[in-house]
Amino acid sequence: MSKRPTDTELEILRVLWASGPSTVRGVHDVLSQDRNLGYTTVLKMLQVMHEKGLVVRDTSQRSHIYTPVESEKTVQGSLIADLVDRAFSGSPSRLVMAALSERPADPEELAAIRALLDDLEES
Amino acid sequence: MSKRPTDTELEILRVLWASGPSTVRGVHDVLSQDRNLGYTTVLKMLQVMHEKGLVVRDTSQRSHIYTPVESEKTVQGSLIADLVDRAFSGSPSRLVMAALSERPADPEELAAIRALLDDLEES
DNA sequence: TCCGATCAACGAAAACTTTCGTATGTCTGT
DNA sequence: ACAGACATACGAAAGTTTTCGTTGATCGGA
Repeated sequence: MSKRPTDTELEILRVLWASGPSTVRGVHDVLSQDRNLGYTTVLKMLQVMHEKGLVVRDTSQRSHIYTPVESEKTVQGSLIADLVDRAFSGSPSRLVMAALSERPADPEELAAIRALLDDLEES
Repeated sequence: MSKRPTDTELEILRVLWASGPSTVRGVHDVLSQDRNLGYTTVLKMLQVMHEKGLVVRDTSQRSHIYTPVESEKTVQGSLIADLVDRAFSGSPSRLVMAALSERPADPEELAAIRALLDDLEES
């Protein structure tokens, strides 16, 4: 099935999720704020991602418009599932506990997590 | 600094964590149960991992013995930190919530998570 | 002591990822 | 209509990861 996106692919997907469907230039503008990256590099990446089926594109205009195929939540879910498989023996709760120990979350976040736990226990 | 281990490197680390310090043959035996992998492939991987500083080795015997440099917990922590950065805008709690929603944990696990939350809130 | 099994080392091929230069076509304003 | 700006496509180089064949050394048993 679908492999997980590579590092740069994920970077680009994040721009698309945040900005909505975008042209190569749009993605490049955002990415260039943080790091040096040629325009054609982004173009090539998006072409590759299109071949892989990670994005679809509208070519009716001269500047093509790229849209992610999967939602952010979906990809986050598969990245987690992938990491759980590769590093946590398939146990999501072990990952959760490791993540909680890793960096202290502020009280507000902890409350949100508790609320989610309550939800999960009801069903 | 240190990049995250690649997929195969992580697979090998997991064997070392589970079995303790091992020879190439030991690692290969475990890995071959699940997938096809030549002996010299594992050897080469361990040599590369040694160059990268992921493992140390004892060469006093003919069969060298490899030991991970970092503990499983440490690597799990950096993998999580890495994923949080790359896919969750640096917010661990978002990853936690996504992980909890991903697969239903059984009640026992949920209780363990609650206990951990209690601990975190005390300090 | 000789043979087969086992080992580490090395090099290189294949696959994948990331990067960008160049070619070429199209649009816009003067 | 022309020039400059801007777009896609293509190919290829460089880096990384994964895989394994071959070579030569060493060990252990017949």
